[in-house]
Amino acid sequence: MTSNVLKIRPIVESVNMSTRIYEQLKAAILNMNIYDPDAELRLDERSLSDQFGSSRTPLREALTRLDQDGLVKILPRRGIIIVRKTKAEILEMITVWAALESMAARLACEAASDEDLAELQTLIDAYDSTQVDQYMTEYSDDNIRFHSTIIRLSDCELIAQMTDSLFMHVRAIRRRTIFERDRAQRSVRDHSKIVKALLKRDGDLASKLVREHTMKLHEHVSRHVELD
Amino acid sequence: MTSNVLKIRPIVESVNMSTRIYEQLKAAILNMNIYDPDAELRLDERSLSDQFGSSRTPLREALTRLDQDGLVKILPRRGIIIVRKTKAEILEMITVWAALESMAARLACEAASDEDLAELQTLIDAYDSTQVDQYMTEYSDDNIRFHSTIIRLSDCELIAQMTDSLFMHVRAIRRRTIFERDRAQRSVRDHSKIVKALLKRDGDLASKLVREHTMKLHEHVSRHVELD
DNA sequence: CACGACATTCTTGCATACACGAGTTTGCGA
DNA sequence: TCGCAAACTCGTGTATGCAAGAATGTCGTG
Repeated sequence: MTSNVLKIRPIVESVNMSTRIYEQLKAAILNMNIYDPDAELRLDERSLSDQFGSSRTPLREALTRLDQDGLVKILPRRGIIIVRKTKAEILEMITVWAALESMAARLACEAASDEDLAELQTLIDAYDSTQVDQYMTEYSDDNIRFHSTIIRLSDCELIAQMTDSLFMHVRAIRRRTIFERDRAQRSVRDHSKIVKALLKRDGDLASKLVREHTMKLHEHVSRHVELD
Repeated sequence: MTSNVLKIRPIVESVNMSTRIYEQLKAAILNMNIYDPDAELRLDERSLSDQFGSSRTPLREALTRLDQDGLVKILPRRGIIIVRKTKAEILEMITVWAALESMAARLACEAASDEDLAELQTLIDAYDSTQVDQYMTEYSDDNIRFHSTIIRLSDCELIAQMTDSLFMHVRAIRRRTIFERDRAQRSVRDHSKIVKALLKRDGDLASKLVREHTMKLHEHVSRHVELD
């Protein structure tokens, strides 16, 4: 993934108190198991602002942003609660994901260089489909990296942003499901086929394979995951 | 589009001052021609809150939300500006749109009833591809309705939400481009083929046609629209 | 004993005041 | 006259106070 252009990432000083609170709260919510039946989903402005050592104003700004992210819901005059996604919502997110990553694969066929695609290959070379079970933790990471690499290679910033925000909501589920036996094995085989299609520059095939691959997750969640 | 379930829409009184300001501001920004070189893109908190007859607090909340929508950009300690989308960003939006509506068409093949699809047919029956130019204003509306109907028939709320927010950003461009002669004629022909594929329940074909149809807009904007 | 109305309390929504940083202007020195 | 620095101004960021609405608890009545 060498590049001949100088990619400078803007320095996001994040000096803003409200921005820092936003990031902290977001991380905190994402790290918490919100599907635990005993989880406390109610947020109290006053006590939170005390904990952050700030006033309520920047905290409320952070909450407004979290509300738009869909992580919390502000009920006027009633309070703020962390939202649990329903199974139907998760399924819709996976569907949208499939649509986006499938398009990303198509674009990557045009935009990615052979070296880029070779990088993709290295992410699956380490795993043999018959032995992947022994390296689940590593594979789980490389699996995520595989998909985010495809999206990066599509060179479409918007797809990257949108899938990021979807990933945020789905990742709790994803973590759970990947650990089930032959899903990992089939995943490796799927990935291998996808890379081949990309190398052949067959956009139709690559996009089809990616979509079907993601929709397997949809199918799996639909059948085996209980949330509500 | 009759339904046998009682669909109750939650009452969103929107009594909140900040919500009302948000909606007003959003509408105002969308109705303004932000690509006019002389357009004033800077927003002043104080004068805006005066105009709304409120204090700065709810106004700032509205601005935070608009910032997350991507309609304005809050530069810390520097001010708030209405964002102009670059051509590259518009193109990415159209690409994402293509991905989403293409998936919607695929889903609609499964989810939509024959009556639903007949409704879709009525939206294009009124237009003959050779005479559509004479009814451009009506067609422009029905064109939009055609696409939003496909998305509705997919029965995927998230796709609907996401395309709505994309549409918000793209509509200024879309309005411009649809009025060019044979784009409308070809549009009618494309739509007709799409409905046929949907009726045949051919998801692969329908999604392909929808994607290609939308990517024609991409191609068109890419070639003929100048923004920056 | 149960149900309903009223009061109290708690939490959010909005307003206002103050603090701080960036931009601008003015004054001084070279 | 030009350049740099300091002070000032303007506008955003944060804190805090007050008001209003919702939830809860209590008291009275049937």
